Amino acid sequence: MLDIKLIRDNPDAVRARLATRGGGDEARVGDIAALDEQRRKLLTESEGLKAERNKVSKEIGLLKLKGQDVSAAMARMKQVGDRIAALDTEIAAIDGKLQNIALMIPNLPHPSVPIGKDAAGNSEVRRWGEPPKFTFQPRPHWEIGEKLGVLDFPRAAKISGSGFILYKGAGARLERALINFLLDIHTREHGYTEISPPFLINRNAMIGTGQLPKFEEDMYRLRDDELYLAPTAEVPVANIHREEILPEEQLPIRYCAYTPCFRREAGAAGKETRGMIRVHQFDKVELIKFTKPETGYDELEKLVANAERVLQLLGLHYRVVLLCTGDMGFASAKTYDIEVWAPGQKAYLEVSSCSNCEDFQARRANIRFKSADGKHRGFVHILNGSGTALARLYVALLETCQQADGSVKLPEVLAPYLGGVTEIKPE
RNA sequence: GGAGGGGUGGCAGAGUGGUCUAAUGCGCACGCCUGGAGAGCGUGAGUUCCGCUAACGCGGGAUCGCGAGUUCGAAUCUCGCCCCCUCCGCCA
Repeated sequence: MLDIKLIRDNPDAVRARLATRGGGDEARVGDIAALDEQRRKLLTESEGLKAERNKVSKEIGLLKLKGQDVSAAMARMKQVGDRIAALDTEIAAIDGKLQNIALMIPNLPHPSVPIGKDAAGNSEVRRWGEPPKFTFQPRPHWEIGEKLGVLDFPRAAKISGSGFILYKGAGARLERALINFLLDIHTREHGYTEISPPFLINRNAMIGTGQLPKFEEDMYRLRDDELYLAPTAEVPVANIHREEILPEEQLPIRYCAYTPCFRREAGAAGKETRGMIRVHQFDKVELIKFTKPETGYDELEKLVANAERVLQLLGLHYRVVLLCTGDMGFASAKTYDIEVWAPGQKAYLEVSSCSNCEDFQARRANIRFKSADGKHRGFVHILNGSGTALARLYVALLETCQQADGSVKLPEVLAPYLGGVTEIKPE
């Protein structure tokens, strides 16, 4: 959520920055400013009347003790009370409208973000490694996986429908190994605290990070309870400190969490529907940071480096892309994507999206910080980044490490997580 | 899921319709005292919104789990919800 005072004081600047996203949200800035002004006018009147009522009511109490007649004052205050009630009803209605609009407006892009209207406007920041060379035509992961008997898409569809994955045998073990590998790197080498959060999320938490109210149709929701399946660990983990004031000296707080991620992805059919590139459920290890405002962007660079480290250790070729204004997520002020090379697809796949949401989510979730002397305070900045998404990492691994005979030779770093096994061979 | 108990400031804990501007204690900050510390004494402290101000500030509203309601006036009374504790049921 944007700072209402920023809209109040610099509506044109806010409009201009929103316009670079291309979502048309700048049109609502005027509505917010107008409602805000109306609200404050009514508030001033209501609060003045409340001050009077408080004062007179106190006097009534004292006069009553002395046995004096106070019926006239009581009648007058009844009138005042009715007027206050009317004003407050009006104010509540405006608050409701204001919230409805404010919660739907995306974050302002950081000045360092390139302006563009879609992915074509993104800019590549760097590449690491080289695409692997093959003496044969590299196969796509679904062929590799099915031939090895480690992935079974038809049976996953039998259980759940299209867009779900069933891992089997060494394939299931590889998934589990990757989760442990990622968690170990980030907790042992990068200083993150491991979190295992709930996967079912209430509505307020979903609003806190920005999934709701705007993206309701992308979320899985339970029928009988107001609960949603976590679309990313960012939601439960960023909400850990909801409604809290954190001591400044605790910052930055770094968490990492494994969760499955559930996404309806309505209307995503077509490209990328084959295999496990775009699915309704995938595993992910997520990194979350709570920082002071002034360190947020340094921490973002470190976060990206932490996510990259995973791919470096696995020896996977990748590139880092800075998203343009039009391609960024709703809550983000600046986002880097990390895209890993998948030889079977002849494409880079997004396995990580690292964002600084600044105070956008902290405002919604009301997460603040305060120095010991109380002088330095404000909303924390919240960052999140995949470290990394598993399904696509799995794709890149199978396709990069495939051998001519159909087997897969896995990186040595995974051996301890696979009971010493480094090769998956046909059964 | 059922029954009962509870939710008050950083913490503990009093308060069941009117100086509650929330007692008291602990803890905290500052000052006095001291060679220094402690004790003692004093002062002050949450969060948030609105208005005025160049600013330091000043005035006001709200806030006793959350939301409605009754009343001139609600921490206190009524209703709904959430969470915690105890017991029962069910259960990996």
